[in-house]
Amino acid sequence: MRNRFRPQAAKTIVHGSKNPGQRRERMKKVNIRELAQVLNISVATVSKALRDSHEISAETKKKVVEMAALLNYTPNPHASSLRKKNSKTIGVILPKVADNFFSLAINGIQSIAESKGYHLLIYLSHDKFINEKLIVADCGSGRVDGILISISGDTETAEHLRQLNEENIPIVFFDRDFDGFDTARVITNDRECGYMAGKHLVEKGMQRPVFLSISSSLPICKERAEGFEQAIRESGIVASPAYQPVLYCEGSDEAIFEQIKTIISQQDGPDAVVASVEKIALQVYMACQELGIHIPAALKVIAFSTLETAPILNPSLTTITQPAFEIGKTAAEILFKGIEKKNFDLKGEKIILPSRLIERASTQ
Amino acid sequence: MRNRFRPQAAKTIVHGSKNPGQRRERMKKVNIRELAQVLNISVATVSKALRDSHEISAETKKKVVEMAALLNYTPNPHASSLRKKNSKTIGVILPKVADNFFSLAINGIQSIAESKGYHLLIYLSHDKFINEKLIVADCGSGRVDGILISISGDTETAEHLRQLNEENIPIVFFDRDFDGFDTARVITNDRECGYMAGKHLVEKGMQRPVFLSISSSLPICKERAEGFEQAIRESGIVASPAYQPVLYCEGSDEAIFEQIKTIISQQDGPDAVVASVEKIALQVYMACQELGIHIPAALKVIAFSTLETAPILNPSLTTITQPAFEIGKTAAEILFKGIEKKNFDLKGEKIILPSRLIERASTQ
DNA sequence: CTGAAAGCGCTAACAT
DNA sequence: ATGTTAGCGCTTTCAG
Repeated sequence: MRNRFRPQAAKTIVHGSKNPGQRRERMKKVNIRELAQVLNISVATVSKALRDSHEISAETKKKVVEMAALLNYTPNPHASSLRKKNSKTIGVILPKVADNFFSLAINGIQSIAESKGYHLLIYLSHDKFINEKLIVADCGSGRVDGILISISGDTETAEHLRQLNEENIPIVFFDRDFDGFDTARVITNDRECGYMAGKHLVEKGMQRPVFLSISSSLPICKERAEGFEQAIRESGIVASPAYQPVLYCEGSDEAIFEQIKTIISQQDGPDAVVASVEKIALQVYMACQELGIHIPAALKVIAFSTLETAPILNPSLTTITQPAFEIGKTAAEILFKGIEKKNFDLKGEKIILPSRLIERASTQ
Repeated sequence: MRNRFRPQAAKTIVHGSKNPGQRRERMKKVNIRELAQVLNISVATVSKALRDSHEISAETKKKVVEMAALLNYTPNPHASSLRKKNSKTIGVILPKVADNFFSLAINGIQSIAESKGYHLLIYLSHDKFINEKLIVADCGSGRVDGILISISGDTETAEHLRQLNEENIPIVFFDRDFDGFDTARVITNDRECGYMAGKHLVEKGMQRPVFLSISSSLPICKERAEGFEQAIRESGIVASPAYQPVLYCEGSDEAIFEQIKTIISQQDGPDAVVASVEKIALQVYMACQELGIHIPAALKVIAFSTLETAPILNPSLTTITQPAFEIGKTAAEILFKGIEKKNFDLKGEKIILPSRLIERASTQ
């Protein structure tokens, strides 16, 4: 293992150095008592002065703040959290971070959190309920003041969330919500967009357009698929008996890739596909490249995606683009309402930020 | 504002509901004392039992664990952190999250953190030193047990990091390091790759290849640029007086885009460019598309990038691809050595994980 | 306006 | 093997 690396600087040898025993003992960080001692005032006064309490004289405040800066004092967040019963932290639970949508959403969330002086604890469920459950449990007991979650693909119960609700920790869904749990959700108009995608392909004269879904339980996929199916039904396409408007690709990335190749290369296969998520779109492109299937001549492609590179793909990709940043931002804003206003009720809040279809060469 | 939204479910009204005063008071989470009380044993025993201490009988342990599960007890992390003086949390400071490199790096970091039972606090500096400084200060006083940082583009001092070092919080650089601060760093072979890029273009017969840098101070850019220049020098290209092998694009995204357009469209402009970072590559493609410059016929392009879509771009993009996941993973592994082994010295640790040049159509 | 003191929930040293 | 107790560093009544 080690020989993969090429250390370029010799490792400094410190064992047996001059000052044994003082290395690595976490250096005594100055605490509020010491700060008070130096100033010859009480800790209570210091504490209040630092929090800019009105019951402290301007003069004292100044002295305290200056000395704090001088001694590089910063309050211990754990002590403070323990006492105040809040953490100034929110938990963000995502299926993955490698999807551009989630990167953008994190930016939106971060922009709000930063302005509120909150910290962001990020968790990845890797799209597995089993992980999500552990993570949610970890967020309990005051570790976070609120949770923003995009549910995993195979979550089928909300018991874990209910648990947290017991503790009165506000939860907001963003993008991927869960029907069986009533709390605020910030999502996009998935059904409508599925319909738009279907309509767009029908208008292009497609006869066997197929929606490639990754989950039959995930609301975003279900909604998109249903909207799509409705468009197909309304179109009056005379279906051959073998034609299925919605197909499922499940399993590992490799498995999905194989399924896609099978689907698009078969006799009487689709003449157009809708990728339900970004990953599927890339795999369709890769598959077409590998199999020599021409987009859009032999296969038209639309993808639900926020891919920045959509306009410069070969060919450029028609997308239904979610307002990812805004979704993250809005979800965070609502969460903070729930955190700050003790009597703000998140139940029933449902905000829908619309996505847009951007036509490019892949459906020309 | 509100009318952009379409609430689909009526908002449940709870004001003045049956049980006033108990709503939204954070419900009394059961704590260790209550758990002990219920079991008729001491808190010390409960604490030890839950931590699987050897000085507790198997029988007692079982009882405790079962009751804890039943009452849904989870220890308060702040109390525990305060007492134990650790947080089981590491801070990750990134310039941004929208670059694919950092998404992948986070995955690598997360994979290690998860296996160690650590939490991940993520901070975005937006590539500004002023933010970075605040963030680093925030990480002090025990909020995190260690820091993974990819330095911002305009950081020119390490005072803020030194401050943390006083507290003996281990710090590991990944990808973007800072020369003036001695700690572990996990980077890639930037100079060598710059050289490879230059060599590759020279071999293709290019006469005026240009390296597009985004910073003259950021080590990764400097190294890449220097390697590139060396390749050009060695190539024996007879430079016209106007030819500059390294050009800088700085400012906002829009400003950079304009600069790029100017550079590639000018008389005797470059016949090839190397994009120092992912963002520049996309902008070069966009610019070429807009200006009708053909890649690779009129302009060859190489990019330092981990873009997944590189193979399906138009044309497919020759990249120098960093092992982003491994860099994150390795950095986290080293950090944990620093956290766990009190006498492990991070100074002088320097691990270089090589990138690879992958030739595609943009330099054909 | 300032200070003394209680205690948030937990862990660990020190009994028993 | 189990229990008692003293804090970790801070905030917050409550008194002065």
